[in-house]
Amino acid sequence: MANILQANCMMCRMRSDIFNTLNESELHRVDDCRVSIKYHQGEIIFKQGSPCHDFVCVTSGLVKLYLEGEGDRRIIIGFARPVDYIFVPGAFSDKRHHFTAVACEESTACLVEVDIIQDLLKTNQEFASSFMTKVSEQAIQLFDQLTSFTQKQMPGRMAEVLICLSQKIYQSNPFITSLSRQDIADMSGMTKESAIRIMKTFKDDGLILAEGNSIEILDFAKLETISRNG
Amino acid sequence: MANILQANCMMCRMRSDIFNTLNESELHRVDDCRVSIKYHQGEIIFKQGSPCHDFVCVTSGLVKLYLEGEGDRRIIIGFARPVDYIFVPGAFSDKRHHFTAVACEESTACLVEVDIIQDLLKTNQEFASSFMTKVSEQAIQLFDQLTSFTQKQMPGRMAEVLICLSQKIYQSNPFITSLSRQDIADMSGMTKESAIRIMKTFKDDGLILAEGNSIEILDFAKLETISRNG
DNA sequence: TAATAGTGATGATCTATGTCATTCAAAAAC
DNA sequence: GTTTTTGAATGACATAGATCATCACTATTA
Repeated sequence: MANILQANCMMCRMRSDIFNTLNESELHRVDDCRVSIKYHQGEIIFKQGSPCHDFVCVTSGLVKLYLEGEGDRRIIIGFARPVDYIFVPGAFSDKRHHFTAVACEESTACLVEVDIIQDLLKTNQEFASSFMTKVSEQAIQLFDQLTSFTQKQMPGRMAEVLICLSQKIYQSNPFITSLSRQDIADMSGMTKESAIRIMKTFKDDGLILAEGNSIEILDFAKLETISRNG
Repeated sequence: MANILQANCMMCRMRSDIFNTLNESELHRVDDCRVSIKYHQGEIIFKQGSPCHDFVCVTSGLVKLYLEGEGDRRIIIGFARPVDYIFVPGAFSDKRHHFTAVACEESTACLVEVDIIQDLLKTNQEFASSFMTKVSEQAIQLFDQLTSFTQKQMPGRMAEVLICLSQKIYQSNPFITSLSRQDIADMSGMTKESAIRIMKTFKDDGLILAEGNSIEILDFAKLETISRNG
């Protein structure tokens, strides 16, 4: 909601679309309790299990959202980029975070008290409606991830992840990523070693080009076939 | 919302809690377009991919909800029992069903046009709020399932499923189930053969007693340990 | 400059789990 | 009463993918 140029929600061009449904006075209420915070790479924005006080909207950088399992195992369930707000289901049930959010690179976010947002959801039905849409889309994405993780095998999952990175997250090809191989593994539900191995076979087959942080997809069509066939 | 005794929403004692937030006239609106339908075992209530016209509330029986993957593979993501309504995320995005609902046994359900429900969500904020809570809880459950499927191995997943069946779905021990071994496998993310094998080891170890449709948990504590340790 | 740590890469195992084939029992159909 | 069908059970086998160990390369710190 805030960026370097605009220090308030009303004029902010970085703000999430859902705020367009708010009127001037509602925006003022949000702005009054808004805090903009800068995070360094690797810093935790909020942690799974902790109480959720704030509604988070990412205004710059890239934030990864992951589930923490037993023994350091992680599953990345999504990312938040400018200008995404992070839907926290715990805000409506047990007031706890159910996943962890970490800055993948230098990032800024605006924090707003959840109470304010929940009040707005009650008084502004258009706002509530766009919120419901967002929540629903996230649920649908989770369905896809569950299906993919349990029914596809590694090459299919990796192909899916690479396409997602290029098309949705970075929207460029080639793309420079701040994600480690471990992160890519966490996105595709496998160990780091397996991720590296699969990427190597893709490289050997001329499907991609991967050199450190730079990844380029050479054969989109074939990758999509692999992704579809599991 | 309707049962044998009460043929309208206003007097219905079977109706879902969320309808308690509606006033008389709102309930009348729901009742006016309500249709109560009886399903036989195995019948599809709605199918993944099809357009979603109706909001479904289960009034008797048991309904399984599953994702359909490639090649007949299924993942059961939950059940609806009296009196649960089924949250359909597609209703708020692409107007398509993203999972399939099938009656596990003789079941009845009330169908209400989604438009009516969406109108109510806009005009009655208390109704919307209880709806949001429900949606959030479902998302959290999906997180747990994703973690379990990718990080636990078969005995852990099976233990989890058996405890869930006894405590949440049937709320009795022993319990008689209308679910097949395939269904139990679909709940725990494994093949039917593996499910049968794991259940056999549980039987041999004296943790459960399984005889056809009847399942009894003998050692809850140990099952929970297995479930936790993956 | 050396030392330490973090990440990427790769090979050698090991095992959890899927696949396939078969048997058996019970129920349903004829 | 026999035949057919359906679901449960079990064994043999194959393999995807985890685990473990090692090594190379940077980047940071002493």
